[in-house]
Formats: sequence, structure tokens, C-alpha cells
Amino acid sequence: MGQVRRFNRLVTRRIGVLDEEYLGRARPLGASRVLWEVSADGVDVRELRSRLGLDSGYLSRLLTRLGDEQLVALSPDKADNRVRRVRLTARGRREREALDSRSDELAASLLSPLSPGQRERLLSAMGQVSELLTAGLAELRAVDPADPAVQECWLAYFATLAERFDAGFDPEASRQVGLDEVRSPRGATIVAFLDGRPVGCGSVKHHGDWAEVKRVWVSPDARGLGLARRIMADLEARAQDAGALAVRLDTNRNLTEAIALYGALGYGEIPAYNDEPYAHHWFEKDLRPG
Amino acid sequence: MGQVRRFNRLVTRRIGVLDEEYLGRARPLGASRVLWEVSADGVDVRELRSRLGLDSGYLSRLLTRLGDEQLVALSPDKADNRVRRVRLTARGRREREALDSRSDELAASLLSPLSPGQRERLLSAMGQVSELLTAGLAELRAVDPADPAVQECWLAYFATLAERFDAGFDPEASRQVGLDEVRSPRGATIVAFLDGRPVGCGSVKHHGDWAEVKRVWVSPDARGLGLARRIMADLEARAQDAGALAVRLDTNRNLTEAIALYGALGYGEIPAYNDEPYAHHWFEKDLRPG
DNA sequence: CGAATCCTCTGACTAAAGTCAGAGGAATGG
DNA sequence: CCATTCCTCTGACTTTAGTCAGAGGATTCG
Repeated sequence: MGQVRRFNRLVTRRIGVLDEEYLGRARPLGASRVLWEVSADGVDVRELRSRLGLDSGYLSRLLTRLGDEQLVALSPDKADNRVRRVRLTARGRREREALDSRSDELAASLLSPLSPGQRERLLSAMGQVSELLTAGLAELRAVDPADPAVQECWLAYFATLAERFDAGFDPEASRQVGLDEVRSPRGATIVAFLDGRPVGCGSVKHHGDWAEVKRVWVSPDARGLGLARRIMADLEARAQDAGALAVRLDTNRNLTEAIALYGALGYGEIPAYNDEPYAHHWFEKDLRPG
Repeated sequence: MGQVRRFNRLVTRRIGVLDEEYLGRARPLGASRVLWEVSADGVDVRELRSRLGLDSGYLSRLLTRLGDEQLVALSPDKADNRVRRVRLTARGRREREALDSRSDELAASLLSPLSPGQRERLLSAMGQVSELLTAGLAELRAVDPADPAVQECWLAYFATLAERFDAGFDPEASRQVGLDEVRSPRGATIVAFLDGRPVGCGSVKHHGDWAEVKRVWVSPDARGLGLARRIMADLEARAQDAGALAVRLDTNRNLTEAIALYGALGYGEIPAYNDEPYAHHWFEKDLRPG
């Protein structure tokens, strides 16, 4: 705890203060933050509001001001005339590059007093901290399998399988998973969100005294954060709550990391319990305590 | 640079925001910061001002407010009736403990979603980052050897020697260093400051085409930050600017880390060039390029 | 001893950041 | 097609954080 406390104090002092100073180019910080979050292809005002956690009135005023300075342009959304989309103008993009380069100056000021060896160590430690704080930021939520977030994950999942399996992957040829089987009360589907973006998923199907884990997937850009482990643990807990004494799953021989993970989590190989054409291995984990 | 940028953004978002939220117990953040900096035995208002970088009027008002809430007490300084001392009341101390424990909650919220292995890695990476950012915070400044900061360092230095040398250490028995020898133009004395506190020192005496490094010391609580290296590099640069072609120094056989450092910096052992009774080794480094 | 300097405080401002209560147009569900 | 809900915006606030110019004692320097 002391370690974390010291880190927080130091970092808010050293970076927080400098950051404001550097990014504050004449413009209030709030406006700069907005500039950061507006991507080139535009964002909904609504999304901006939730991302930055700002009051609607306040954000509206900030945007008007950035609009007056011709840094952003506002236009009504095509699909829904109530919502407005914000996008950066050419001038806004230039301004953002300027912010970026100031941010680099800040980085340089942190690194410059250090020896090359120290710099390297600082960078690698910063990388670790970023990665692990990001991991902590990810949030698992149970959602309906018809939710767009789930559909998005499944499509990405199928694409991965098609790429990895020796014979490609055709969802039609595989054992189907009905939506009702992976939504309450017959099962559950969870999605891992990072910054509101779905980056992983997993489902469980209850079968009385055992349960089946299906479609566990983590986005490539969220690998290494331990999300797969968290998803598995969450699904197992749901299985147990539903009365399962064991969890089973099937997998393809090419998914070696997945197989390694199952082993690490205490799964043991068992004979085929279904006729999934793409599966080579079937695993089971005993959920009974002790 | 990208690495640092990502780190800054993540950390200010994740910690900065939470920090304010957690520490902002109903009281504005400025007031909380003041509460943090007031130690139990009291501080001068003047010092508080410089530590927090606040305007005198602003700080005065913050203190009145904390005084109204009976968290701090103000009393005139005994020695100088113009300055006022601030100290925490019993209630103020309780309030600060409450802040501490909120800070722990924040720490817990960062760690709780992680697996034990990840926690360990996060803590150690945070430690590295803290250490290296602290190292970057240290500032070397040339000061007059009569400056209290230098005297403080030298006393600590002598105490260390007395402890480490086989026969103890008596400054009277050692070769004397006159103040004039280590101040411009005959030499220089530099001090490393961390948060305004002196944590290391070093001096150089010019002797025409060579120079002598004396009294290089780093406070135990600032070890491992690479300060000794920075002090040595600074002194060598000053020697070179003054026309020296080589730098020499003497040292005691018990100061093994120092001896290792000299080796790493390119010093080589030479015959005794003086009659310092406490020295066992004499070193020299060629400053000529190439 | 008197002028200059120091230290803290008060009064009068300002800018930033944010809150709250609607107004008014657009979409939607029954 | 009408009531309800949504989404953004405007107006009228408040709090926080900070600046600046002195006032008014205390100390120090010549």
C-alpha cells in the first residue's frame, strides 16, 4: 500500500502538474481534453460526454468555443437528427499534432536527467505499469447474447478460428449455439469492456450438474492482460452458482495457448463428450471444493 | 516517447482523477494538499508556500479556513514574530489519517482486479517508476561551500566515514579542505537537491592542469538514483572547463561501492599523490578526449 | 534611529470548471 | 398521432483556484 501511495503522489505531482502546463496551450485544459478525444472521423457528442464524464451544458459550451476557433466542426448525425457529430477540422488536426509534440517535450524532460540505462529501465517499468493498470480497468459484465458487443466479439472469434484451424472454420458446420442456450436462465454470456469497447467474451451453457464453456475469446490488442483467466473464472463461478459440479469444454489442437491456459486452470483431458467436428481435445474441471 | 505518452495519459486518467475523488473529502483539493504538507510539529507558512507553490493571499485564506474547521492551529514563530507556524490539531491529525486510509482504498481499487502475480509485478514496476522519476527530480546546483546545505552534507559525510573507517574518522587528522579551495575561482562545490532538501554533495579543487575531486557523498535515502554518477560527471566537467587534463582523488579501502564506481567511470589506480592519512587508494582519470 | 525589507493578511478581481433547470426539436412506442 | 423519451443547447448560478495590489506590523541594515 505504501508503495502504491508513494507512486500516486509522485506521479500526480510530477506528471499531473507538468501535463497541465504542457498541454495547456492558452486554451483551458477541458478544451484540450475534448480535442484529444475527438477522432478524425468524428464522434457523437453523447459518447464524448460519457467518455469525459462532463455535464451536457458544459460540454456544449466547450464545443461551441472550439467551433468558434474553427478547431472542430459540428454536424447532425445522418441516422438520428437529435445527435450531433463532432469532427476535427484541418486546423484542429494541426492543433492536436502540436499537443502531441508538447507531450513529447514532457516525456523528454522526464528522461533527460537519466542515464541511458536508467531510461531503459524507466521505459520498461512504465510499460508494465500501463499494461497492468489497463488490465485493472477492464470490466466484465453479463450481457444479452443478442447485444451488438457480443456479435462483434463472435465475428472476430470466428475470423480467428478460420485463420488458425487447418481446414478453416465455417460456423454452419460447427455445433450451433442458440442464443437462448447462453442467456439466462439456461446459460450466460459475459463481455470484457475496456474503455467501453468490447475486447473479450465468453459464454456458459448449464446442463444440470455440469456446465459447458463456449466461445472464450480475447481481442489481440488486449492479450497479456490476464483477461482470459478472468473470463474463465467468472464463467466457472456462474456454472457453480447454477449447481454445476464440473465444467467442460472442447477445443482445436491449433489453439495451443488456450490449451495451455486450460491446463494451468486445472482442466484435465477427458474423452469426447460431443461430436463437434472442429474439436480435437475435450477438457473437464471438477468444481467441487477440496 | 509513445511509451511515455501512453503512460502519462493512462496514469493521469486512472490515478489523477481517482486521487482527487478520494482525497477530496468535501474539502477542496487545495485544502487537502495543505493538510498533507503540515507535519505534526509544525511548519512555517513561508515554507508551506514554497513547497506547494501557492500565492501568499491564497494560502492565507486556505489556512484561515482550515483554522475555522479547527484542523490546524496558527501561532507566531518564537524567533521571528512576522512568521507564523502552522501545526495540526488533534482533529487535524485524525482528518489526515482519514485521508491516508482513503488513499489506501484507492490503492486497493487498483490492485483488486489483478491476480496475485500481476499485483506483484505492478508493485515492483511502480517502485521502479517512482525511483527513477525521483532520480530525475534531483537537481544539481553549484553553491557556496559556506552554505548551510553544504555544511549539513559534510557533517553527514564525516559521520559516515567515522562509522566505516577501521580507525574511525577525525576531520582534524585528515587533510583539511579550505572553503576558498572549493569555491570559485579555485574550485567548486555542488549540492544535489531533492524537494529542496540537500541529499548529496561533491567538490573539486583546481590545480592548473589537473584537478582533485573531494567529499563526494550521497545521503543513504537517495542511494540507487545514480546521483553519485551525476555528481562525478558534473565535477569532471567543471574540472575540464577549468583546464584540467586529469582528475585525481583518494579514498579509503572500506568504501568499496565508491571504489567500484570510480572503476566504472574510467578511473585507474595511481601511486599516492598526497599524504592523506586515511587514504589507501589513489585514482586518476584522463580527461583528454579520445 | 529611520529606511528598507520581510512576512502575512485583506480586499477586489478573474478564469476555469462545473451544476441545475428548463426549452425546444427529433424520434419512438403504443 | 399523441404522449413520452431522447438529445442538445441556453441561461443563471456556484465553487475552486488563483492573481494582484496594497496595508500593516516585525525585523534588519546602515
